Amino acid sequence: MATSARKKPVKRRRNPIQSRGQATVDAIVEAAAQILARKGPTAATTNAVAARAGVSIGTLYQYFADRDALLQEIGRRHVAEMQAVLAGALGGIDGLPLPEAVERLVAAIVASHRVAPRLHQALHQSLARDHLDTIDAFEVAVEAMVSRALAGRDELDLPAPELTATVLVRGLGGLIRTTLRREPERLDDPALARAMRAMILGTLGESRRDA
Amino acid sequence: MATSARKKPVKRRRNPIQSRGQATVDAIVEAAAQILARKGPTAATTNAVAARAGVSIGTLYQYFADRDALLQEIGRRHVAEMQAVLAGALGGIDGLPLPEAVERLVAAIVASHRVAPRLHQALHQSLARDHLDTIDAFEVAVEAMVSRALAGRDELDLPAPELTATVLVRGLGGLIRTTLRREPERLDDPALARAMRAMILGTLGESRRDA
DNA sequence: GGAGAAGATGAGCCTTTGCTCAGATCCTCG
DNA sequence: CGAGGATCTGAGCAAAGGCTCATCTTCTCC
Repeated sequence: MATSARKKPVKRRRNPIQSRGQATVDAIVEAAAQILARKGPTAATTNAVAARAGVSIGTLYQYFADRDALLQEIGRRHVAEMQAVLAGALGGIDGLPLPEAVERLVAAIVASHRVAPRLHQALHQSLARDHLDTIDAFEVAVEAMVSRALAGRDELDLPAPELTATVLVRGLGGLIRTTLRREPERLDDPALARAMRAMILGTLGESRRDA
Repeated sequence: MATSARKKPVKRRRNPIQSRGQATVDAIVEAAAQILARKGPTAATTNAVAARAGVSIGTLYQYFADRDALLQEIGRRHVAEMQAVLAGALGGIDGLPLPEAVERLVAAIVASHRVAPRLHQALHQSLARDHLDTIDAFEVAVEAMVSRALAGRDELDLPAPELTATVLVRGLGGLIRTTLRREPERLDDPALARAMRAMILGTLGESRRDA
């Protein structure tokens, strides 16, 4: 109960006007992301971030109302990056025959998770329950996208494309996240990619109306 | 790099001898688990835990070397509980025909995650990277178990049962964890269970040697 | 009964960390 | 040039939280 997402309207104290300010903000976010990725959430203290960014702690608080706002900004940027990679790799997939489309999808989803694996993990850890909104929104969008793509293929004849999309997206996401944490190198294993394709194709086949 | 798991040998300061001590330890662990589940990792301070357990902070440190040791103990107990539920629900599954076996598996895996969903989430968040060993060990065990079960069914004719098991277990786990966080009530949805069965059966079919 | 171990207490030390503020410095533009 | 806004500085405040230790109470067992 009470998962009421009280909106925290970005809480930026001052928006950079001069290019100098923009550069500073970028440096801060970059530094924070690095620390987060390399040493985990607890190491990403505001003082440490400021130090690594090469600015004073005061400067950091000139642009971010509090530590949380900084973390949220990192989340936002990371999601945007993943989204870009996904969108790029998925362009024109609708026209492709199913097997190729699936192959592309797998490649795309893997690629999107490879953008910044450690950071990805760290964000899932450090973003408090109330602040996973950004990530959640992204996942919802991906599910919707896949759902639409599935519904568009009459050949599949799915009785509930949304449900199938949900299962596939969350399942694949979880699989990749777990693998990333435990055996990161394995993400490059062609056998794993093959298995993922089998999972998708099999799920689609078994979910057909007549199955 | 340096994911070297430095072993922290349980670091219990004193093992309870008298039953009074055992009760105290239980109360502490119980209190900590509750706070963790209800208010998240940050709320589970040692002082708060001691207060809720109805013991003094000194008593807590009589049994646990540090906060981390306490968290690890909670993880250990939680995993044991999940394992018990899983094992119980999966007994004699080998003899069953495939569809029923899959149905049982889905039910079992869902049930095991329903043991203490909030705590489950909190543990995944709060256990530092170096201390996920307990959870990881459990997941590895489950994968091995499923792998064995799959290999035992000649009908399936899987070229790589371990790989299929890995994909299935991690995929299902991720799916359930995500759903648990975003739409917990949906775990009871029969449609979701059906979709999960479709995913499993489909993946198995598509992974067959001749597929 | 009583010695000694087990168990319990809680004030408070000490470190960490988020964050403020009073001012210095840099830029832009008329 | 110089006024005024933008930017930056960093010592240090205040709160939070992990943890210690000197001391007291309860239990066990001969």
